[in-house]
Amino acid sequence: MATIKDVAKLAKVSPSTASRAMHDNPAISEKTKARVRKAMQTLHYAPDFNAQSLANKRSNAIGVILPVDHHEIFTNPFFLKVLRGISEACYHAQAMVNLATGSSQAELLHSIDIMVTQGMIRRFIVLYSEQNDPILLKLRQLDAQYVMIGKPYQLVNETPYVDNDNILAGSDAAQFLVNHGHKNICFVYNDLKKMVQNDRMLGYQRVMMENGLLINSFELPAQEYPGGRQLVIQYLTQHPEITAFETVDDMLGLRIQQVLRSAKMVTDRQVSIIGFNNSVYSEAAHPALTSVEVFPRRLGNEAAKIAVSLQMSENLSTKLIVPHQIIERHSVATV
Amino acid sequence: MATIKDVAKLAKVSPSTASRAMHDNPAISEKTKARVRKAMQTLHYAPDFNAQSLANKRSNAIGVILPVDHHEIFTNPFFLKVLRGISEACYHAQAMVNLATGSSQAELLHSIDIMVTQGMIRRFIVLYSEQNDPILLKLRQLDAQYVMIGKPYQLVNETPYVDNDNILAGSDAAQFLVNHGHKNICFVYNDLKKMVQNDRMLGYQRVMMENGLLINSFELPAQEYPGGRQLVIQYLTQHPEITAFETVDDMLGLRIQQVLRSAKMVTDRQVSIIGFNNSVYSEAAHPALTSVEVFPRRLGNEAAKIAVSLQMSENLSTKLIVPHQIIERHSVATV
DNA sequence: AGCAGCAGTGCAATCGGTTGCAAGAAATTG
DNA sequence: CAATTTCTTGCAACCGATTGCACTGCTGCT
Repeated sequence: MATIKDVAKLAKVSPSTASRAMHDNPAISEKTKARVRKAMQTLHYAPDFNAQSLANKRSNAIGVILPVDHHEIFTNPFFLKVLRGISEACYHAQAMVNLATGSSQAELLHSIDIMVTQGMIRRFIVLYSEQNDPILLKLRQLDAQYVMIGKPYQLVNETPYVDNDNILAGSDAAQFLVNHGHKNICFVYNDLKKMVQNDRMLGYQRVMMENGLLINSFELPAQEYPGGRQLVIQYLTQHPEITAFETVDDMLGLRIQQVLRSAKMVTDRQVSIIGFNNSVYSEAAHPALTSVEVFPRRLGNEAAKIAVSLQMSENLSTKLIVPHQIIERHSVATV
Repeated sequence: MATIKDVAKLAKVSPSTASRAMHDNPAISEKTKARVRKAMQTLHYAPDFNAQSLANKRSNAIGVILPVDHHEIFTNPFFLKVLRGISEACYHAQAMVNLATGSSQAELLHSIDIMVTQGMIRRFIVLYSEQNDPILLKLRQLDAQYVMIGKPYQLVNETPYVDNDNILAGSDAAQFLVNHGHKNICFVYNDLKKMVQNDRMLGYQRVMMENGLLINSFELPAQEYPGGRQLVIQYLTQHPEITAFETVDDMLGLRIQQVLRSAKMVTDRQVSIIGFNNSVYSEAAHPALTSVEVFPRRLGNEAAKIAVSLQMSENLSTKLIVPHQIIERHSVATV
């Protein structure tokens, strides 16, 4: 591997000049820069990241923080897609991607500490958004910068983030059902404390109100909760008027679908479903779920682009909204 | 942050002695080592990874190579679980985790090149196994070490890897069905060129032969292939004797299940299914699929442990087989 | 006593970059 | 033409570690 000294020698300048030329320092004349660039070319020069990080006291790597272990994460392809987007952007920006996960919060906090203090990583992407997240606090304490995927709960104005417009997505989905003639639509969620879910529900509510329709909602607890099935059956029998569900995630849609198919009492009832995230679940379902694609890869990509461009003392925060799109399959019928 | 010089000063030794003491160099007396250790403690010393990497010409990071983009990867939670396992082991070994992905092979190759030449990363974990993989060739050319997840196709003896015993898993699954009284069992696969699938089928065949039963197999192409559904229907009608399927992945089991439920002609036929990987699909299915858990997290964890322990010129390769386990749900009935 | 041998430690160079400061060269000014 | 300013560039220190080699004392031997 050629070093900067080799380049300097070939270009007949000192290493310092070479270094400055490479960083397009205005103190260096265009002529010299050209010579240095040529030398770099012929030697296939590429800087040593570790040496750079050492000298700069700042790594070129981007830290990626996954949420603390949880059944959902493992099964949710969302994160993998986001990772791909991040990886792609970092590739183009010549940045390395450094992963941080932990089975407990303490472990994750420690990981991050190490990345910052020992690895000199200064820019992070946080793949989730949670209320009062100690991880974010830690990052701030360590004086590291971060961009979030999902809208932050705190310091909204100071935090760069990329997200979907979940309110709009929620209303688009509802409007889609309304356009198909549905009037009694139920919104199904998991945990309204999560902003994504809450926002989607707000969007749903807006459309219902605009159309003079009644708001119905139903909380379907996480899969592990055993009584879930029974709850669905109960809800369906108590609300015979409902013809469509808007579920905050495809998974919930799939579960409703399964209940419908197996519970004899409601077997001949035709119910439409629209889900979110366009995940494996929507394709696995039968009929395949119509779903709102949120483009996780794009989310990751944009987040990474912002992260790599973060300067040392940047404090204008970028906010970026990536669009969503309804993917029509076969789970929504016209009434 | 305290540096090694601070530690040295406090312990009243030179930085070189401090460094040697930290690495448990036999040239340093026990007394001195103790002094250095105490100094490290009181100063909360932690080495600067970049400085170390620079001096050692070798990063403490482990590179993790995901397969080139492909629909499967995005939807397959397997990889995320493996990543968690890797991350965990690396955390305990004080190693960083560096991700490499690419949307094309060229991009991935280039990524790896950068990681090795510019990042000084010398140890990798390859999360998949493919025939004639140029990535592996590249790694060898760059003189990097790697451990694979999945059995390698080439250089089997020289390559450290961790894998399940897929032949055994294949026969355990078959035996499970046989034990439940099934005699006409069909093995469903996707692509026999993949060793995982081939091995599982071998295991299946062995059990069938041992029990004097007929071997049946059926290739169900990838989800995107439109005619798949029709193929299943056709197979089912042509083989009315089949009472159970062993599918090389849960996904395939789910698809068969769906066909069974929707195709009127076979509607009252009772068919048992056992799948592999214990993925989201098995829980999403109804009835939930009995499936063979392969412990992806453990696979990742062990692979990482091997990777971090790889020495510079190591050439004894470790092979590690992680066990599997049948997770009983409701998709296998006794006949 | 003299000297070899060895254990224990420090000096100084090195890894591959970056950057403050000074100095030389060129251009401008009176 | 000398003096001053403005560009360019190089010197040398530094980032935080590692390591070959030399040096100091001490032990033990003859």
